[in-house]
Amino acid sequence: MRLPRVHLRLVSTAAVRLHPPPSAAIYHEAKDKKEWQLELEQHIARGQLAFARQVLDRIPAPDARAYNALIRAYSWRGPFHAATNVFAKMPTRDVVAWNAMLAGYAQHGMYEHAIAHLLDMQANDRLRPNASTLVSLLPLLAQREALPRGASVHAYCLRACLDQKEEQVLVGTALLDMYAKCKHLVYACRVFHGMAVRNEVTWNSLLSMYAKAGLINETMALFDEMAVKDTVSYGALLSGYVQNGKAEEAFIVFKKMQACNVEPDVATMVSLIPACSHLAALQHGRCSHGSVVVRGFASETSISNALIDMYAKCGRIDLSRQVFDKMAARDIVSWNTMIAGYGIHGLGKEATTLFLGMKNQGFAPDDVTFICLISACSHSGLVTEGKHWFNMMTQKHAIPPRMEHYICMVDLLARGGFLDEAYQFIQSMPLKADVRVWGALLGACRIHKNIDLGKQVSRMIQKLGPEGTGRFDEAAEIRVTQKVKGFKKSPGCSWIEINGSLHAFVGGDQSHPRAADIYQELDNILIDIKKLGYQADTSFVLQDLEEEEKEKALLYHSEKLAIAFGILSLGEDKAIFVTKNLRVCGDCHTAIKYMTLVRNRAIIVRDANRFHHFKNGQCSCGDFW
DNA sequence: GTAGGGTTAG
Repeated sequence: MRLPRVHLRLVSTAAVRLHPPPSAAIYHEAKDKKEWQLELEQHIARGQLAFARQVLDRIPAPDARAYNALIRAYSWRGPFHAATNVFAKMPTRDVVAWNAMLAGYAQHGMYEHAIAHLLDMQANDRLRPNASTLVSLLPLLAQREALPRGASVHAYCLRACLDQKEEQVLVGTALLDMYAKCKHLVYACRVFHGMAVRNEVTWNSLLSMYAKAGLINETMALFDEMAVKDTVSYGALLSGYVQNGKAEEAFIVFKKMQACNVEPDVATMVSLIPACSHLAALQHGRCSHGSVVVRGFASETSISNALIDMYAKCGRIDLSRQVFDKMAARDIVSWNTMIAGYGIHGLGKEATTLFLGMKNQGFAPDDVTFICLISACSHSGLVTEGKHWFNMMTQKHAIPPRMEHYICMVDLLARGGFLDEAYQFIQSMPLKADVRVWGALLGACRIHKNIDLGKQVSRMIQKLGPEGTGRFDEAAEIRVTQKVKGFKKSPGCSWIEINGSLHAFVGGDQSHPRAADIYQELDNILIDIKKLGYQADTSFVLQDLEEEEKEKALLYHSEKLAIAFGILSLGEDKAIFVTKNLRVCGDCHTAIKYMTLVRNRAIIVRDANRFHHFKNGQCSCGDFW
């Protein structure tokens, strides 16, 4: 339904001012002013904002254009407070000025300021938001997933009739993207269908939405339908694959993109590098590193952040640190990523040292920092330290704990053997513990073989039932594939990179060309490790099988297959590096310790949440199994 | 002036 058209009357003081008749004196003044203005714009173009500011002060009664240009420049290049100062100094502010300032708030993610600014604009200067205002505002609402506010902006758009072609496509796309980011697929689609004019940005935004929702088929169909496929289109598809754990497909998209002569940019590479992290494919990662250097992206903070994460997950924490040390400008993500890297390697002391260094350099830790730090303590068995940092977070840094922090704390306590304390901790939480919190406790019950508590926790999890499937449910007409955490397990898969190519295995896998050799080697290994006292822990086999069959079911677990292939393929001096998508099973953990002895190898397994360095019959992780 | 793809935890 269309609401009656409301005419917007923009009252600009400058426009109403009466101009005196032209005279020679005024002509000269105007000419000077024009020259000054030109000089100001040149300074801005050269990035000399301090000079531009001086020029502004010398212009007699500068017009809004001069102010606005400087506000934009300060918002973009900083210091941001200078933009606020210039804005405050303006004698009369037009809608462009308000918009420029709003764009600044949006760019710096200052949500509350932006909203207050918008209200001021309407209350103080009686200006009504126009298309540009909304186009700056909507991405901010999208980022905050502020759906109710977004919907009211949508209603305003309908009332204000922003339906000139140019406006409609801009505002429509921004609305569509806002709904997409708020995971409201139905409304996003409705906006898309209601748009008379669409452009490649509109398509890309919808493309991206499907990809993120894991609707790969729908994404592909849309991608094929698109007339213009640019860097962003490929980037959206690629990141969609990466975010849905389909790293290999992401590489296929990347190759296709290159074949079609679409040049990857910074965002494309930032999406691609985590695909290497995912696969723990060091050779691929090094190629990508080379590629970003060649393209001149190496100095980008986001690229370095992705590289730090990639090297850490590919087992080369030393190279992560190298990238980190060489960075010209680090942001909070750089520090968090590096701390997290130490965490998954069980280097809790190094993580703590880095955290202290971060504070020394004047960086304020955020909520994610503490998740990284506490989980680093957890992986290193530093229970007291972890508790200390949790207290510091709440007391000294006034960061309210989220569910994620509680998960880390339960993991820290329970994994450290303090099962009862962990249970009490859950009871005392101000939030209602979800499946993930109980899951952390259950995992620790298995490690510490506390069957009674384990049973109790299992019952809790059953009672909670599957997690709510979220707002995507509202997208009734769209099929959404969703994995419910903890209930539907994805199949265990392990892989190993040999000379730059990846070899993946699932349990009992016969598909590898050298399957016969691999199985033979595993049978031999079993004989050898049994001699050293290995006993299969068949409690990890859930199927109802005879003991001997259970032993075999364990023997052909994916991680063991990948390791056997590594033993066959790599020289004795080379460490075997295997990655598993889930957590390594307890029996495999024990068996691998023996394998390092009978085959005299160093074996590294990266599982779903940490690194296990096996050497001389031992594992670096503190878990008892 | 202007919308789209982006890195960190579990």
